[in-house]
Amino acid sequence: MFIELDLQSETPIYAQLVDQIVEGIASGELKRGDPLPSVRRLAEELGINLHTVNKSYNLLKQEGFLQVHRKQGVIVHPDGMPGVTEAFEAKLQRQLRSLAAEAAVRGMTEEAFTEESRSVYRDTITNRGGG
Amino acid sequence: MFIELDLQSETPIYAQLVDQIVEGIASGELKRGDPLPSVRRLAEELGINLHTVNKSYNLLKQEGFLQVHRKQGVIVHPDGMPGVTEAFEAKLQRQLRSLAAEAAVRGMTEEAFTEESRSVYRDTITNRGGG
DNA sequence: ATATGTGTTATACATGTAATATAACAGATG
DNA sequence: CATCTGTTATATTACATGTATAACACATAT
Repeated sequence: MFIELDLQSETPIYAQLVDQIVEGIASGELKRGDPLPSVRRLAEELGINLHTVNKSYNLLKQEGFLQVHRKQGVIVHPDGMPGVTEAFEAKLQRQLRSLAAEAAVRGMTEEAFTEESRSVYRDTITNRGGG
Repeated sequence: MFIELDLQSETPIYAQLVDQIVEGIASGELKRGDPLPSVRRLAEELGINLHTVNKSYNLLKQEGFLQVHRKQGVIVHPDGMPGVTEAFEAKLQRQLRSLAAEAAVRGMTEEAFTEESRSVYRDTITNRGGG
């Protein structure tokens, strides 16, 4: 897998895992219906506990990004991703507001902030490594 | 004060406080040298504990946003705000990446994401209420 | 001097989250 | 039957959050 954890980070492991799986879908590295490792295998691979992986998988399942097949195990949701919900819009605005405020206070211009957002978006959907 | 806390939120109170003070500076509601309420007064005003306010003030002091005068109490730093440090750049990119990935997966276009960033930035530096 | 108001520090306590460790269960697969 | 799925339950450790109480050093005003 492409996942790299920072065990020193203040960001919880399960949250890092959620982020990187979503980023994997965004970059095209993970496509509809693609299988993910079992909770036990991924946990061992990453050197973390089964329950931590399970927590991440469950969050992603609740959000509609993943699906659990009794047969195929955990897979990327084959019927497409959920759209821009109100909950996501609210979260997006809340976090952007916090970042924009600090950026503005530190002297970052509107253009710089906007272009950084654009740049990061582009990097995100760009395929990484070899798919 | 202009501060409104959401005690039900999963965002820690001290973090909400930090955010809103930074937003107050960004919007121009708080200017260089402006005094802030004492930890005890603000705590009582908001119905929270002294130490929670103190934690927020300390974080803002360490970042260089606030200054503590033995005489004037806590004030907005009079010598200007800190610039775009490497640490802030890293934090900005890390959080933007997470948001951009989820936005992209949910079908939000680069333009939509970029314009939302620009819009939030503008709202942030726009004066609120009556300064 | 006394009282009051600063920020600061120390200690203690309660609560919730994060992460780990074992263990067991139901269903599917070989 | 053994093995591999996700899932659930329980227990434990560690840390973050928030509150509570108290005290300290310094400054101000009466």
